[in-house]
Amino acid sequence: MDEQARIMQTLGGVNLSGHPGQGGMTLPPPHGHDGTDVDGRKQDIGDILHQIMTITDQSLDEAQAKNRKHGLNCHRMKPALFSVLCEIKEKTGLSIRGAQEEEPPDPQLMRLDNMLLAEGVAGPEKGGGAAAAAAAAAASGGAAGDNSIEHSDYRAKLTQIRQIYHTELEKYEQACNEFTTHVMNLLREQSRTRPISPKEIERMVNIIHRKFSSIQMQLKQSTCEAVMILRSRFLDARRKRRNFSKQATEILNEYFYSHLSNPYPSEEAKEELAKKCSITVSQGVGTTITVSQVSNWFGNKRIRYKKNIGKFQEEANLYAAKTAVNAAHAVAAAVQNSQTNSPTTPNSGFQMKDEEFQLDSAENKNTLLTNMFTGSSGSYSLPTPNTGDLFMSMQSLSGDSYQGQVGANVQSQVDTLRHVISQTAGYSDGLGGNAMYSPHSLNANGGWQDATTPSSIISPTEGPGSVHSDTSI
DNA sequence: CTGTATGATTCGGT
DNA sequence: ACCGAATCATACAG
Repeated sequence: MDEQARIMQTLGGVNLSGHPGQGGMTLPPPHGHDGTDVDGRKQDIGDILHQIMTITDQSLDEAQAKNRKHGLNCHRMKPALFSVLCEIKEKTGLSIRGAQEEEPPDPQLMRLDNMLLAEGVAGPEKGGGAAAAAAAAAASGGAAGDNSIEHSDYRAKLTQIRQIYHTELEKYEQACNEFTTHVMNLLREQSRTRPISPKEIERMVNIIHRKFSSIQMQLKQSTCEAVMILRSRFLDARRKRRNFSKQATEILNEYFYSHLSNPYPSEEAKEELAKKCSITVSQGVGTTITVSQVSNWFGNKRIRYKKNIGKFQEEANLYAAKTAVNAAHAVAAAVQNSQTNSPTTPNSGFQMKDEEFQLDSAENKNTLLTNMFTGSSGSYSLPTPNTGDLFMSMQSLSGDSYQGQVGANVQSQVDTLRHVISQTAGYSDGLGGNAMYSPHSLNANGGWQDATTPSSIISPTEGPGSVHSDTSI
């Protein structure tokens, strides 16, 4: 650990020398005793000092294992050296004691702590991990869950930060404790060979703690930064708009135009749409789409569609055709599955191909516009026999026991299909003009009719013959 | 750079 | 709480 080495250095600097500013141990020359053995004694003192110095560089175990400690303690010069060291220490001790260590609580640290506490990063553990997000979601209630769902990503990331923060903090604390005990042991051991008072050990521990707390502060600071970045990113994302992916828009449009009579998706439908959009997104590039975004989209779509239906006519035709094709495919599949002996589905003259339904709106726009609101306010004029057959089969399919196989999907798309079919019929046999894809569901007030069952034409209660346009609802 | 499209937000109404 | 309407702010195409 790099930091540990640095702390070690600090320790050596402060403690061993007694002169904080002075890196090594510099002893004044021993009091002069002239004589020939002076050199020899000098040599001894040098030796013992060297041993003391080097022993600090060794781990406790190592020193013990080598049994140097014993040798050191039993050295004949030891008591003398000890007293010398005590003397030196006494001289320098005042200056050490003079250095007050009263540290006022760092205002910046307090600020960081407060912020972490406010963000819920440093606070009491709320069950931890994903449970915290779940608990938060549950706390906000099922109805208001939208908000928490919207911010679940944020919460998840915050939880991640929190976890990292806590593990790091724990690691630091553990390292700090380990190191403190180690140093204390070392000092206690050394106090036998050189004068170290308990107070000094205490001070040393304080120094270590200060060092580690500065590391902790760094950790807190970077955690705060991470939270800030996360926050700003999420808040910015609210305003900074990103267009939905093409597939997502397609999915939403499909739903919108296939439920044009009542384009108010339920909560479940919204969830499903959001999921669907996000699934397609996950396969390519884009952003995930939340339920509230789906709500936004439908809100915008409704208002904008209503405001300028003409502008959306082309789009409506396109998607109506698309859903019609889908529905037809579904029906065809269902028919193939379940109606092996019935008259074949009327493919003749009604080929389910996309191109068949691509209306050149530039050419037809006038017609479309003039037909707007005017088209077929009365009963639905029966389409060509073939398409009629299709309807018959569809009705029977969705009306009776086959419903489960065909699925609600088809049912919901039948009204769209009907429009398109009538449209094609209009263009193909010249009857056109009475059944264009028109804003049939908009009432005089400009609002959508309260059509609870837009697909009432396939209601099981109605006979197959009672086909009527939902424009007459 | 400008106009349009579009997702998000706000506000009042129910 | 949800909707419509207005509005904001950005993305994007020309």
